[in-house]
Amino acid sequence: MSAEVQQTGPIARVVVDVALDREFDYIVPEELQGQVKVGSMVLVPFGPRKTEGFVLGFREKSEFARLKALSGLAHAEPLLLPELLDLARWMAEYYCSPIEHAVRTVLPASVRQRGASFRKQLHIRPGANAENETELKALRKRAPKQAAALDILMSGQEMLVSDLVRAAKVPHASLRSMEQKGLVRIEEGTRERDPLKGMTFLKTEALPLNGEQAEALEGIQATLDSGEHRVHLLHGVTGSGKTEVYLQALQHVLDQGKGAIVLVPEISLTPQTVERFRGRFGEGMAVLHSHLSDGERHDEWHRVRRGEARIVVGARSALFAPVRNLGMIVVDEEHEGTYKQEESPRYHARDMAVMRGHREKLCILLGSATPSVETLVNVQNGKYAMHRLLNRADDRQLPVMKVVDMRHQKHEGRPVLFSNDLVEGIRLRLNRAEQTILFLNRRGYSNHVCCPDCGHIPECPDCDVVLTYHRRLGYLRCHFCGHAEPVPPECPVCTKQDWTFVGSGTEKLENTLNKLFPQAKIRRMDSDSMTSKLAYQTVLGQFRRGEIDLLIGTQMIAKGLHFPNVTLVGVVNADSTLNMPDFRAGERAVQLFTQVAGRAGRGDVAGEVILQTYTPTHPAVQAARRGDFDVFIDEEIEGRRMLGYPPFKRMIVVHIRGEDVRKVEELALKLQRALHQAITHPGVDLTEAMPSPVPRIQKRYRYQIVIRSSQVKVVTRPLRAILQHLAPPKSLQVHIDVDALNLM
DNA sequence: CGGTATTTTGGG
DNA sequence: CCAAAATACCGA
Repeated sequence: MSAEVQQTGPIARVVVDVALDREFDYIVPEELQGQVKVGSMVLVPFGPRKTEGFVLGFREKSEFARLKALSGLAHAEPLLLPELLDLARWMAEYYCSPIEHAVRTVLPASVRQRGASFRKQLHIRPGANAENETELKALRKRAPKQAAALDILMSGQEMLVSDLVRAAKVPHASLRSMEQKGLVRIEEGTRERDPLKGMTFLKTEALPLNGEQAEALEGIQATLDSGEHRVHLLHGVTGSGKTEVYLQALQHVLDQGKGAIVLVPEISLTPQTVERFRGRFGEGMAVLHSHLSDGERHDEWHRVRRGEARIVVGARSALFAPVRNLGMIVVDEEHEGTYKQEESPRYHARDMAVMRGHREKLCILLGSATPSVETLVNVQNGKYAMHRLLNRADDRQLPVMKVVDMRHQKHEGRPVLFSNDLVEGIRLRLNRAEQTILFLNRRGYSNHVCCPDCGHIPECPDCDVVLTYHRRLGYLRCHFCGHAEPVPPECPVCTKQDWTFVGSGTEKLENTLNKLFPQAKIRRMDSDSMTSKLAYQTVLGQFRRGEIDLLIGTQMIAKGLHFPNVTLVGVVNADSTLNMPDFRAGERAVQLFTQVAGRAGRGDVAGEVILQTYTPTHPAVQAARRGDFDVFIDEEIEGRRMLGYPPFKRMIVVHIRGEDVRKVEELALKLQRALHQAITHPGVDLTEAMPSPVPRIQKRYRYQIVIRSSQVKVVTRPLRAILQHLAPPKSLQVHIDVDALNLM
């Protein structure tokens, strides 16, 4: 905190919600003296109106002459914890983001804006006639869409009208006509704010730990008892019982009278995960994630602030939960890329967890079956303590991985996507009534279409990418901006009326499988077919109940799902992951293949993984096949050390974007020259400004400058100064991505 | 954010 | 050239 700010005083420094990048001074009126504290939410006169603000500190006098007084206190207790305000300041500095964005990140809008939590939302639930047979029959005949909507509603009791419109693709007006018939009831909702409402939780007791688990827990408890900051990595194979160690460590924190935060990737914040924690901690636990309504988030946040919930489970932003007397932060699946925020401030929640832990003297517990290179380097350095869990707690056998060399496949009429092993593997599972999961890293039907005569490939008018063919829609679609157009009847260049369909996506895979196995029940899961959270949960439910034999999907299904009856997992095209133009491609591939392998098998039946590739000798493929993640990562670490890649050097990417190519290029070059001149520090490696891998998205041209440096500060300090000096116009945007994960 | 002042743009 | 539209500035 800056030096001139005091804990109390006659004049308050206030950050106003509508202009978070500046601070304003207000006189603290007599009647509020002593009640207004650092972090208090206050009401202030601002221009012609009144608005909310937060007190950042106090001072004796202000350089501003015509001060106004605070007009009120919105909450008796300060909402913005001082340690979180400090963390926000640190984050803004490190990630080069305006303090405005950092404050928004540590305080959700539903808490910042009074009233936001009371915004009215329309709720819909089954009405009096919802089970009236004659009405239902009539509805099925005349209005199948409405009947489908009712089915969805009946399976979940109550939901938001907007969610149902999205899930069932019915117009709002249809729901109103259903209301007329008494099939549904629609009302303005004020309740329905407990995100775990309607779920029952069986209280679970601590399970006995095996030797490895007990040893890990002892180490963690030693840190907790010491009250020192220490980072522990729990490196355990799938099914080795990491969660049980988390749970018992969390119990220890509670026994100390402290609270804790558990971060999980958004995708694994499924009811099953939440249930596991709720079962142990009951009402004393809060859930925070992006699918909560404003009201729910507001309620959960205040439950935490008041100390009613001492354990918080949530995605990325839950790191900033106002837990009192915090003792520990758990980051599950710490290697997950979803912990990096892609908007300003572009923070990494795992790294920020370690930073919060450092500042508040916390025990930090990172968990993963496939830890990131960054974390393992810290283990090698002796900065982090590592505990390995090599035995599976559930007694399952490790799956067998078979690498199929697609170069030597004779297809004998089989579709090119499938090796004989994969087809036979699926057939075997179908015969045995077991389930199969297939991964393909590409959506749509064909990657693109191509004119066989002139070679023309239709591209997106707004982005520099080819359009992907989606057969069900009969459209060409852009995967970057969503632009869609029908397939032109003839080639716009040479007028030939014949397209070649190149490459294969999940849609084609589904189609082909339906032909190969007409009797099998096959479902596809990707962002095209899963437009709502509900659809996602419906398919998962069907899969769990065994109503689906074969599940096809993109990365979406690689994470965290565990179904005991799945005995075969197929990676249809491993090369699409291996050949990403990114220095982390190898690391990501090994992580993905290892995680995928963990999906297969159960106690009595060993799982099988079939990995199809054109580059069977690739080290990542070999590592996954032999199951020696460690050797691969050790080599990867050495490679990065030699070549000066993260984490040995930090990577900072400056993105320059705008609609006018020439101006974008001009600014990029100016920035590059200025940076080159300003950075005198040795060991900083600056690339030339160049067009990004995808040079144009949504009409905006993109340039980037990639900087590698042993220290972030020696780059971001001059960079800030340069940007302030150059003051680029609004038509050009400059984004700074510190510790970038995504180089696009 | 929401009001007002200032600059940019593009059509004739 | 002008007026509408986009952008910049201000608030204590």
